[in-house]
Amino acid sequence: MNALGYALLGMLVRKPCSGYELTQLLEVFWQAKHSQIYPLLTKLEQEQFLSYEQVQQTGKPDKKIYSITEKGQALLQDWIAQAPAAPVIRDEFLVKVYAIWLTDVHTAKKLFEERISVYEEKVLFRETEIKKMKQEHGKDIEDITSRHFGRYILFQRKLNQEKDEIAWCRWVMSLLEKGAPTIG
Amino acid sequence: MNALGYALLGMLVRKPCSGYELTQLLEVFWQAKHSQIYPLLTKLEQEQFLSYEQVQQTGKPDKKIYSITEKGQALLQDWIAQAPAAPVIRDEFLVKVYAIWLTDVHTAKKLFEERISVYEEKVLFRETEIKKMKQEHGKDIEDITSRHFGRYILFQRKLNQEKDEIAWCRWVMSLLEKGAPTIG
DNA sequence: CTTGCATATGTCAATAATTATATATATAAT
DNA sequence: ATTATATATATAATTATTGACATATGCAAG
Repeated sequence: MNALGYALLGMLVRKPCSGYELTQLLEVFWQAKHSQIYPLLTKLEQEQFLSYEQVQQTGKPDKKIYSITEKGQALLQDWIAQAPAAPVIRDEFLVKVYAIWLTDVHTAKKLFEERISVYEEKVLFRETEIKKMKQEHGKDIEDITSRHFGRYILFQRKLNQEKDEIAWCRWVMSLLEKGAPTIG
Repeated sequence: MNALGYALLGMLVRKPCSGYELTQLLEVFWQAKHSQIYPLLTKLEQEQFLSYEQVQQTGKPDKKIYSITEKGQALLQDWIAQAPAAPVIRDEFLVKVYAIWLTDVHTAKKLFEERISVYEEKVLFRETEIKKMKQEHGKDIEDITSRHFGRYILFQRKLNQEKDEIAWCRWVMSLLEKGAPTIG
């Protein structure tokens, strides 16, 4: 089993979901396209880590709601206790930053301004999500036995990181301005 | 061309390197195994974005020192000015955290303690590297026209992130302790 | 009316990335 | 002697991931 498989199990142990919903919820801590998720759900169901129920809908296409099985939960629990593999981060922006000295100050500034703007939107989005969680579940989310705990602390982490990214970008911008002061 | 290709160009525009050296230097902002790097270097050389020189060594195996060509540098410069793709982050630890509520407080604490310990080592390593850069290049590294600038600001970013990861882990640990106080 | 968007699931080809295997030199440790 | 580690490059097999294609429902906007 690969990490994506465990990610799916981890989402489904919290609550039953459709593949479509999983694809969206996954965004916080793993990235995968539906073309990877749907076949994996089928495989996981065949291996009896998951089961599903066909749900008819009106106004929308039908969907499959997947649930974790006891076998699936046992597998997940064993995996959690094992030491995790090293994280993989692949960010094109950082590759560009590495060679930023090749470009002019204008291009550099534009790159960082755009980054700030993207992350400012992320911060707003994340803050709304956290607010919603607090409203829905109250202090429950800060309790380790709550099924919202993991999601909550990951959202807080994301929010921190996104704020820090903005702060770092601003720091770099100040260095850029020092080097080539803009003509007022 | 893929992002890894540009990452290699970005390293080589700073200074000529062997494939072996590139594999190690890449760690800050991209992850790739040598089995991916060597064939890509060959391909980049065939397309005349790179050139190489065979260097004999005593006490060590011979090596190929790659340099970027003008064609390669032009390609890289064009690419930098374009909007970067969204980052991809895949961290098994986060997958485990998401489902942490399934485990007992002991397992949870162990997971976070281990994370803290790993990141504390990273912070020490990163601080040493930054110190070295400052000693070697002085104030030069804070100037955007310096070839060390990109590398320097990325190291600072990494250091910030690693410190924040530790802070976040400690925050989670405090929540874990609140939920289930240890018997003194 | 028709274009676009959100919901919903699926497959297939192509590319990217990892794991395993292979080879070779030299030093340090056991 | 032998084992481990660091330097150095390379390829083959496998797995992971993306991008493109495909289909279908229903709503809202123009």
